[in-house]
Amino acid sequence: MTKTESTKSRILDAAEQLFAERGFAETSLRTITTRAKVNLASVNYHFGSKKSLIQAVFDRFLQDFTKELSLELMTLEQLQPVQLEAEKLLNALIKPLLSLNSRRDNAISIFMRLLGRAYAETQGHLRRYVTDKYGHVLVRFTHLFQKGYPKLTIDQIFWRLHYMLGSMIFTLGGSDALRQISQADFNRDLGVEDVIKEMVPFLAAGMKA
Amino acid sequence: MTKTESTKSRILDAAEQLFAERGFAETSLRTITTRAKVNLASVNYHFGSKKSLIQAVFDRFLQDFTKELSLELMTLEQLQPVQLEAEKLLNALIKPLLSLNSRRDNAISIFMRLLGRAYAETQGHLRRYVTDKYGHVLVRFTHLFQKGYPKLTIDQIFWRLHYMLGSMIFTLGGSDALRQISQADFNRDLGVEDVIKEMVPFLAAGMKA
DNA sequence: GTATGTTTCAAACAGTTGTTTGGAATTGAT
DNA sequence: ATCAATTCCAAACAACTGTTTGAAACATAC
Repeated sequence: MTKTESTKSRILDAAEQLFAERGFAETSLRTITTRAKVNLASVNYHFGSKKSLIQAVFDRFLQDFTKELSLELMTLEQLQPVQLEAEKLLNALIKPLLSLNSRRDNAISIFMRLLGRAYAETQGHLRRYVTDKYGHVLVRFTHLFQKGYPKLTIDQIFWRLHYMLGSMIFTLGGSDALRQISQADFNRDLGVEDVIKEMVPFLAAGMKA
Repeated sequence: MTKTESTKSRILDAAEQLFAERGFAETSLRTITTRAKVNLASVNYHFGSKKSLIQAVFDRFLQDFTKELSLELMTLEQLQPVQLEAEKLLNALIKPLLSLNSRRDNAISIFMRLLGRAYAETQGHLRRYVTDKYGHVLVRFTHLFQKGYPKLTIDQIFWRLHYMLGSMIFTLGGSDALRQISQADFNRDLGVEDVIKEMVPFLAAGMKA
């Protein structure tokens, strides 16, 4: 049992890293199993198929994330509308994100990049899987925004939430590469946490616009 | 010569559409040549390799886009700092984008999705190709922002520009799917042009924050 | 220790991929 | 009409893909 767990999680570790780096189609099972130091057939034995492995990678991330996010939302849902400032709402999203990074190195960047790739899969099966299984927290988030900013129409909120998601996925997912450029150009290095901090006023201002 | 051009451009048409839909690795040359109704070998004959075909698809888009954008930037570069409001700068980016759509259906969405995919290619060769060949317009854009908003530090501008890019690529690239959701949820349909118009106040507020 | 169920492993499977090849068809110039 | 160059095309290539198989190794319970 303990040997099995180590095989499964070694596969998941290697897979999530490689998927984030290269994408799903560009990562072969042989590359994954080689890096994980397990036999090729063990992916199909433990996960059934490559597609299921991809979903398992997402599940491990999203379970951690949505659990923490859900807690944050619960406390917010007991506040008065006036207390629901955009900054506070953004922090409810950012706190669970930051705590991902404390578990594994680079987890934020990997997670965001995976989300971006899931979103780009226009064939749709993965995006549908994610939204079906974890979309309800996004709905709760939308409701909170509606409550805090009743002057905004519901589709204004819908779109602004997606503008926000785009900023986060794009910059945090690519933050490694962007930070390299930034460092080369301005000789200044920001950690992911700093990039997030820089992002809050930008997003909050846009939300309130 | 005219037959050749029609083959080359038929390949480009089919390729850019399929690449945007499914991604580069997920699109085979056989799928492309079948849709383009040309022989399989003609891709390698006319473009050399699949990799070069991808670059050719980007070149066709980016030449059109950067030419128009460059014109917009030239007129802006002759203005006084006080006149360089964020909204005006954003329009310099949006106008060339909208004019893409007048040439081919769905061009904005396709273009943005391609940019997103190029950006996600972390192996890097495509992103480097794009930034090397067309990055100078982005630099000019940065300079304009610096001029209009001298109180912002240079890396604040750098990052905010990327927040903005993320919003645009994410929402416009996925606008088809998102608009479907939006329509299903609120029974209201926005065109791409409307989504862009909605985006301007959001982004402008963030830039000025 | 034997029997039972679980996990690993090397090997092979059928299918798809990008690319190459050599000859046929087409084109344009003289 | 003749020649040369360009373009097209069917066929084949080797390399790689995800998955399956059947036996070996291992663990667990009696």
